[in-house]
Amino acid sequence: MDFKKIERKWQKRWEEEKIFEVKESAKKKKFYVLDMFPYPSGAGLHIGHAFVFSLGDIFARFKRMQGHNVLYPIGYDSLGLPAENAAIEAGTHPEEYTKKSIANFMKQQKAMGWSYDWSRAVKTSNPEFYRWDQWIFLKMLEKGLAYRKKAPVNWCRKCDTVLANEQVIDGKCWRHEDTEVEIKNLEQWFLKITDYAEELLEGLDKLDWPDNAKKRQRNWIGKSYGTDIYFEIDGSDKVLPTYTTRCDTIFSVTFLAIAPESPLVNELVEGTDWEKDVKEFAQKLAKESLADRINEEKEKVGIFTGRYAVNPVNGERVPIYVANFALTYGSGVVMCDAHDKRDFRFARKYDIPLKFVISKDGKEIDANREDDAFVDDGILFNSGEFSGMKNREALPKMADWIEKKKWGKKTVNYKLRDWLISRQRYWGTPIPIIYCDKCGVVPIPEKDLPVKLPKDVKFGKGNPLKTNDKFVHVKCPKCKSDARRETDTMDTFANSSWYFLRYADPRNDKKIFDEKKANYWAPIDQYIGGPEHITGHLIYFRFYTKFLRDLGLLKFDEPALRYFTQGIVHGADGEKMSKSRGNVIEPLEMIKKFGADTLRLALVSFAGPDKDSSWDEKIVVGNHKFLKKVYEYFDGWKPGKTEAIVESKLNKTVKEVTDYIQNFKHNLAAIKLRNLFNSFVDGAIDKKSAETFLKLLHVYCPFVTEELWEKMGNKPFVSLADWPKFDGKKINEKFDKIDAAVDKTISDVLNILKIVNGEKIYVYVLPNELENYDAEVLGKRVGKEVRVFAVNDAKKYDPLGKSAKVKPGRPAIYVE
RNA sequence: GCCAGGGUGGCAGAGCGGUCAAUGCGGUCGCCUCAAAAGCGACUUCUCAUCACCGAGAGCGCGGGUUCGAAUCCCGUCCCUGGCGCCA
Repeated sequence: MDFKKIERKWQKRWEEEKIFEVKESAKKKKFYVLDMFPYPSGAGLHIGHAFVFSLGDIFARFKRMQGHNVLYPIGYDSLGLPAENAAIEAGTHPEEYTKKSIANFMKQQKAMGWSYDWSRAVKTSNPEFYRWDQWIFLKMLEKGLAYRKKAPVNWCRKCDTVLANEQVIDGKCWRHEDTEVEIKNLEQWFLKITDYAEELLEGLDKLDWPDNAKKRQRNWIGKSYGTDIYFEIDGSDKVLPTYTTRCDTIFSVTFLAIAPESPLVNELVEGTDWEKDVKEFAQKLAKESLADRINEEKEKVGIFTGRYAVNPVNGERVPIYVANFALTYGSGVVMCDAHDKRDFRFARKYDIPLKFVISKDGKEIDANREDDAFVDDGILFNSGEFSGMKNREALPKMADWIEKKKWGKKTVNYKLRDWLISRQRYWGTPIPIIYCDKCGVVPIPEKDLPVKLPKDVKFGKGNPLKTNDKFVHVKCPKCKSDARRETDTMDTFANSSWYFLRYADPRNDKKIFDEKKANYWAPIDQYIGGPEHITGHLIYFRFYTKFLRDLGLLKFDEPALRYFTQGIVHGADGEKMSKSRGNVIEPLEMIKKFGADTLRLALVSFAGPDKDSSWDEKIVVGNHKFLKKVYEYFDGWKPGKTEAIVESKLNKTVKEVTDYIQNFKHNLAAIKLRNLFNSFVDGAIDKKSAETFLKLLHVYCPFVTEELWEKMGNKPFVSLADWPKFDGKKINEKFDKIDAAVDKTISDVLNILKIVNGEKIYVYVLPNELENYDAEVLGKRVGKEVRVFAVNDAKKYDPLGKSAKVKPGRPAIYVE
């Protein structure tokens, strides 16, 4: 079998006849299958790509054959840091790099047999694509969802630029191992994803996503119920709002901690004797990296501000400290008590008194005599009217009480932060903003979009966009005076947040997409991607979808109804594949060696596709052998009659395989297909049976099955054939029992042969079971001559009368 | 620390309350062959038994429990993998 020739032939035919291109249709039910689009790197496809996209293709082919109008597009997430870095290192322009990489990707994608609608391909580095990033940004700005704020960012002095978190390794720059990353406060653009926090959380309930993906998103959004409690500053009419989820410990509060970067610090110490010391200390603390401050190993430090606040519930005066463990989360002020480890240890260090209000049994314990915080749940004491209650039961009641007395307010909090989209980098979507001294922040008018990336920039130092004067120095769109253009670009997650909609109408140059088309194809019915995107991309694109819905463009709330997370394919050594380990498997090499069909089948045979697995070339070899046998069998196939036992197995397999594919259990489907094929080999099968098998196998091995389908005298393409249906009436469980009985008989015979020598085997069976035992098959399997008799056969040869031992399903045996 | 997932035969990996622990790889033996490869067939968790067969017992990280019955459910415990991270 010439795999290479077959693969080339069908690649060409699919492409020439455009069989995977689709249009909206009122007759067929649509189905949208999507793999997360790849970042086109110069290295070409890696095995992870080969795996995910094969999963998508299998599903797309499956749904197509089931009669759906399947949209299965592909594109390239071609903006981003790697292209820019490659450009710096290799001296090419990111655009050239990207162009080359995409061409290389396309070639390999076609070689894998993925059934994309190529006419819809998009790439994010195309201005015709990213102009709509800019358009969405302007819409968000209009709705108050895009805003500018000072925010801390990672900064490398040597690179003279901001670093993404991924580029900070152990607090050092990834390119300068000797350079500590600094935290700088810069004006940055944010998108107000927090406005959608509640909806993003609630929406998860309706989605058919893996439970752990949903849990991780819930966790990330981090909804918590708490209470804001107001502490009046002693000697002032000002109030410090503190946020807590544990208002049951309010009677335990003995001090407040305030974040060093909070503007409240200055306010508190202004004009006091403490001013100089506190300000200096706070500044020092604020410079510590966040990583250091939240590191449990590092000591918590702080300084007394000289000021006190009053606990509203009991009127107690408590000192206010500036402390590094207080973060600018919420108001940046924390109430501190003896039931929190950090608070407890901090208090010990600075000799602040402590008091417990919870113990196991409600008996009073003196915190000052204990070694550490009491963090367990228990029974309250010294807590006014709440003493004697279980703390967890008292908590909501205490929140109500505090709110009723107007000492505070119940609140809901989310861990989800607004999305910082500014990147001081070149290869991204330019943020469509102009800064004018007179008019301030001026959005670029929609009609002037896209703001194109200028090609003529210098790489190496800082943001390359700043090196193009023509780009930077522009006239203000409002007052026409000299102004400066925003040189930050957008996080590339902006592009991937709505690309799935562009596939519905990829060449529209008037609108982001035609609403009718988008609402026909979207939402995605089956999305497939890696686990690493759960708390990034998969949240952002839900946010964008909801925003575009609120603009009136979409009629649905969620971008992807069903989601499958594929596992990671590790190297043969079980470790992550990496060049330095030398365990990288190149898909292209595998295709050369074994063919794309084999690779596809092998990739889904390793393990459950949602589990991590280790590469094993032996599995590939095994699958290759199997395919070769399949090819040889069907190459020489002549129509015959399918036996009832095979017919039963065939129908059962159709049922099982259909179910397995629907649920991504390809490893199990592959086993069933092998078993079915093995039952073909000994006998004849009719045309319909042969076709059914090829159809089932086709989603895994599209090339070989197209070839065999044609050889069988069918019109092309099996790609467009109907998915087989099973006939439940033809499935007969009895056959399985017969199989088992025959196996058992063989094992009995061999067992006897271990004990006695013999050349001739006589098997005696009940008359109604006679047809289940084929002397020839038995003979082949035990390697001896076998004769089968019915027990009532008068002419049977049975010198020792063994036939008397026959039982139903259990033949008697005589060896001579 | 918290959350999620997992620990099954030489290896990879199914099974996730009801005979018997899929399947693949590896291994052993046999057939075929001058021989080898390929192919085909049998065996392959462990212990014990058997020169005639419908054998016996144990076993799914460890320890308990629920059940007529557990790899499968519950509790405890140890280890691995991934994610989150002093969010008050």
